Amino acid sequence: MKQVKISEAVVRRLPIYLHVLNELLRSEVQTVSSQDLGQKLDLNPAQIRKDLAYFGEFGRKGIGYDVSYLIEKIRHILKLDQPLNVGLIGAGNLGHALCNYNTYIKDNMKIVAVFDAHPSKIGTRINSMTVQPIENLKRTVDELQIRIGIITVPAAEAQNVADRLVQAGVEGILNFAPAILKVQGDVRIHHADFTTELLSLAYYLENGADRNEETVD
Amino acid sequence: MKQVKISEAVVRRLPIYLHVLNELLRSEVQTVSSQDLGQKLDLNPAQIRKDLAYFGEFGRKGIGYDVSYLIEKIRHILKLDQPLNVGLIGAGNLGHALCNYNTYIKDNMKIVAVFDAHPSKIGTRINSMTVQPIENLKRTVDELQIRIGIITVPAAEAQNVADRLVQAGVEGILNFAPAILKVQGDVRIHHADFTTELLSLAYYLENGADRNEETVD
DNA sequence: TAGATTGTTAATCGATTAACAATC
DNA sequence: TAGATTGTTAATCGATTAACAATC
Repeated sequence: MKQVKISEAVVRRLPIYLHVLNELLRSEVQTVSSQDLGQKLDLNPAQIRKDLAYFGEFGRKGIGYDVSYLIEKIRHILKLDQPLNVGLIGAGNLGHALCNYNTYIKDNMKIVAVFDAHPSKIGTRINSMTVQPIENLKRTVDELQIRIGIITVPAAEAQNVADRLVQAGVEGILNFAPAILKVQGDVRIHHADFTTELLSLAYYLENGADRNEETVD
Repeated sequence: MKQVKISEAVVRRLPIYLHVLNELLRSEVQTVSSQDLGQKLDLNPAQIRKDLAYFGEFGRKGIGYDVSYLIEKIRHILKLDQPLNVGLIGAGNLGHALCNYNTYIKDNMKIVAVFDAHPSKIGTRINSMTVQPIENLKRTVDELQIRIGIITVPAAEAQNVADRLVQAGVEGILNFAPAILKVQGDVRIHHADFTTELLSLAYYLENGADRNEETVD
């Protein structure tokens, strides 16, 4: 077994493959080729084959990939074949939204606790959870074996919450706050700050200072 | 002036530079070097200099970059020096959250209209906006010169909404739904689907099938 | 057997980093 | 002047794509 370093780009594509495969499964498609997948995803088929080959030989030459078998394999690679508890800090609008997505995030990942620092939020209910004071964080992380923290607090509080999460022992953080977090240890941080996406989108718009000026004939 | 193609990676870093620069401005820092910026952002200083050099000579040798001048320049590059109207479709929890971020998204970008397909939502108010029926989309896009659409509807409805947005004449779409959208023309689509980030985060966790098993001494 | 498609190696492409002359 | 830092070219690194033998 070659011990190659697998790049982030590859790992980031796996959930996308999984998504399309699940759609295919729902349409009762049995087998899919890298060609088919490439078409659906605007990706080069060779890249898809190479990505998958990092983790094993999942396809059959001349045939393609068995959809449900490949789903099983990718779920295993992503460790989604075991329950994974998630805690969310920040019971604002965004926090609410993510908790509701909960049903959507099948895949054994589940938000099991919500925290907030503000007395007005504490004790309110989101779905079946009661919002807890941030002081409970460490205890609840231990009790419920929470391994991932989602930060949905304002930017100014994000670093503090991140520090608390690390201290509480989570292994990964998904940060929605528009702030650059620094943490020690090997806690992994992923960013989900949409402002980057939104602002960079503006770059690609036509220079539209004078949108009213029609091209004159 | 060299007409070089500027890569997406470069454009995507500009909002991040802008963010840090704004923080520096708030702390009344006048001048910053690529070294300083690199430290703050975990980026190579040479990369930052190269990124900026694509757009002009903004620094001074031996000195660094003037913070407020560079902010001005980047804002111009990203076309954030002119008002930019945004429409949001999907008045659910996530839509609400994004509308509230509105104050945060300074930079001349503003959500100016909210749409939904469901009668129960239509007519309700979010901040100072009244939720409109999706049928109004084209007319309102024209009237308010909306150039970007944000999609916060469920995945199953996302493609339909995207088609309507394109038909209404928006130039860019920010999609929060976990769906792969296909559109014609040169409408640009950016993804803000956090499920990819969350699922790929799981990959990097320690193999924790048996978290209870302590290392035995 | 002929056609299709994988897994993998080699070739290409592009992005990041190093190095340094120019200059504040 | 000496030290610092840019803008830019050249070197390196890594990721994507092409090509093809193996084989279903």
